[in-house]
Amino acid sequence: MSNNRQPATIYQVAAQAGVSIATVSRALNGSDTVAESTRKRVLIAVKELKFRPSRLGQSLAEGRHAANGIVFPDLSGPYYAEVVLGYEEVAAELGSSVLILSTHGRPDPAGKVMDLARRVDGMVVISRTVADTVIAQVTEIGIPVVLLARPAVGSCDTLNADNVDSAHDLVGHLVEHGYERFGFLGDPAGSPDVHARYEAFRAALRAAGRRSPRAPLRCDFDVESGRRAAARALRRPARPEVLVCGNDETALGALEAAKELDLSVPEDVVITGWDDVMAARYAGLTTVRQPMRELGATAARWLQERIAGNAGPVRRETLATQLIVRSSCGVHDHKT
Amino acid sequence: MSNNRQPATIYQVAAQAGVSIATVSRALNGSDTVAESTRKRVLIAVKELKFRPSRLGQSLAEGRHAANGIVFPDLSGPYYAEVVLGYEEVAAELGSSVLILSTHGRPDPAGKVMDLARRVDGMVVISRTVADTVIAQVTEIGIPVVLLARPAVGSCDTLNADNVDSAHDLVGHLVEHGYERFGFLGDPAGSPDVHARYEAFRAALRAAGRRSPRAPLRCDFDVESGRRAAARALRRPARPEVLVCGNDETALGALEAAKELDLSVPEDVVITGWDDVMAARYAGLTTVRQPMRELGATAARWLQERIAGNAGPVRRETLATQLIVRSSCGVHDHKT
DNA sequence: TTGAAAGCGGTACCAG
DNA sequence: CTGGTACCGCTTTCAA
Repeated sequence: MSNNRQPATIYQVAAQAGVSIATVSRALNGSDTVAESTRKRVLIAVKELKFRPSRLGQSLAEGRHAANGIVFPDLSGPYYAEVVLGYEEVAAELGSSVLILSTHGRPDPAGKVMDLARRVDGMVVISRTVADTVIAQVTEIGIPVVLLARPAVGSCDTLNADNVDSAHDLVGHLVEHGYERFGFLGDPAGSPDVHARYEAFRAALRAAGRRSPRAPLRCDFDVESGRRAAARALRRPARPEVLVCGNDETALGALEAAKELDLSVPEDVVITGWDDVMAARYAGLTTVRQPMRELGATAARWLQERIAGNAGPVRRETLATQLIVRSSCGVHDHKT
Repeated sequence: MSNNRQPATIYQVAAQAGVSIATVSRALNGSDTVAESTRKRVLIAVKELKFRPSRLGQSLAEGRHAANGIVFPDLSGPYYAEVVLGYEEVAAELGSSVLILSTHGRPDPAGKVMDLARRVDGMVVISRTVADTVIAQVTEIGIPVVLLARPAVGSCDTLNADNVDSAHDLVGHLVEHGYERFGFLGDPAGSPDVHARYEAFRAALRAAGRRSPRAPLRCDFDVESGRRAAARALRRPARPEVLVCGNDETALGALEAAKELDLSVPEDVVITGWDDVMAARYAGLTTVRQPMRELGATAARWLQERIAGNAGPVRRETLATQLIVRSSCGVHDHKT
């Protein structure tokens, strides 16, 4: 008949067990200085009252949230979802709850991030979701921040996936195919990754003795934006032979644009992506695979260590990526 | 020079402004009973000390977390990611932080959920992530729960995507193609949705006067499991003409299996999926589109209303789904 | 218009 | 081994 609306408090447990709240706390937190008989009585009271310590009281007293956060632009693409998954998995293992915050298209991202900062012991910030000054503010109040897929700032640990080597591999492969006229689809100003990819792409082209591409065909990250931008480019008389896209979703859009214009891929136009999201495989898209889960997982581990007080040197690492050759970049001997 | 390690407290602000903490609290929370001059002084002190109220103190005093949670099996598939996205978007709009919890393959999901319950004002539970008894426990301590993609339990609001009508449409379409021998790929015991789909599929077949399918080809939800299970089935002499799959990922696996066995789709074998994840489009997979974002968004709204104290009647709704015909189910006149 | 003080629900130190 | 009690940082009466 215990139709308790309000959860029981430690005081009620103490009363029920005939001990002080201090003893209840000890009994529950595995202190070894509690008589076995007492502990037993407490445990019984706990069971009867269905007592569960209030997280708020606990956190307030302990001075920690036992939670951390992750900030990303958007969960709609498969990319961030994978990163968040890798993050959550490790965070959970380490005993932290995880709060998520998406900033894309939301008002006042800075305020939202500062708000998040009051709820967590640390956070991961992905890409260019908030201004550097905000990150500085967060770290200043003692909340460790790990940066992901964006340039380092301050003394935050920073983790990136390689864009340079993979751009080199990609361009090298395309050059072997003999292509000459390259275009880049995506907005370098839109994300640090795309920026890095574009620069590395240009450098690789130069290194291969190819003509510089014209200015990037700027577009948003989604399929539809990619489709529109690609359609414009492919309609031009001197269309590029190759469209290197800043991410897979724009590349998928480009594939659609090609189809609409009755251009076959890779015969009439070559298209490549970046990230290797699930759909890329089924679209036969040549792309660069990122270790998305591992990015999230590593960030979670680093963050935990900082929260735990690790004062070691700042970490800056770049995880390796892998060129995935499929059919969209040309015909190959071996099977897809 | 304010190199404050520890964040300022309301006491320091009060001291600095020469008022009591009560006044600081009022000034900050827009009480109209604070003299303008006083408020100004307080605000200055706040700025100087970079004061931000502690979420814990605030929540403890207010008796609410201003946060809610969402429990899902796994974020790896695109499906849940979309649902979570829709959820987070609305929750953020409504001023709640969101905590995520993935249970798949984790030890003690019940404990994790109870733990989550202590950090939120309410939660959404998707699919069969935890036992019904756990859900009962959560609601019993006064935490509203909204159920998603699973059967109702207790008096929780419950939201589902339609499986019956879409199964009917799907089977109807396949029957029009003239197919006779149907198989089902997926484990009805693995998720409420797959269960419902299988049952609806059978019922629709019966209604269409087709032979009952043999027992479902059970497999997990990922591509690889689908591939293996499908390969087994397709190698049998009397292989099914049609493989209706419980979700898109297993269907994608089935497509691979067919390819490996040199069976062409849809000529040699027809394959359909469920969910319409992004990859389905590029794989040419006939499937059923679910309003994933809207599922999440609606759940978030319902939850918020319950948290706010809405005591209206229990809600049970089913959102409509849509048959998406692509190439994997047969040749059609119109374009894909 | 403001301040004092009583919670909110725990943890942990200090005595006993 | 146990109890008393001082926090943790805020909101909200109740009085003045």
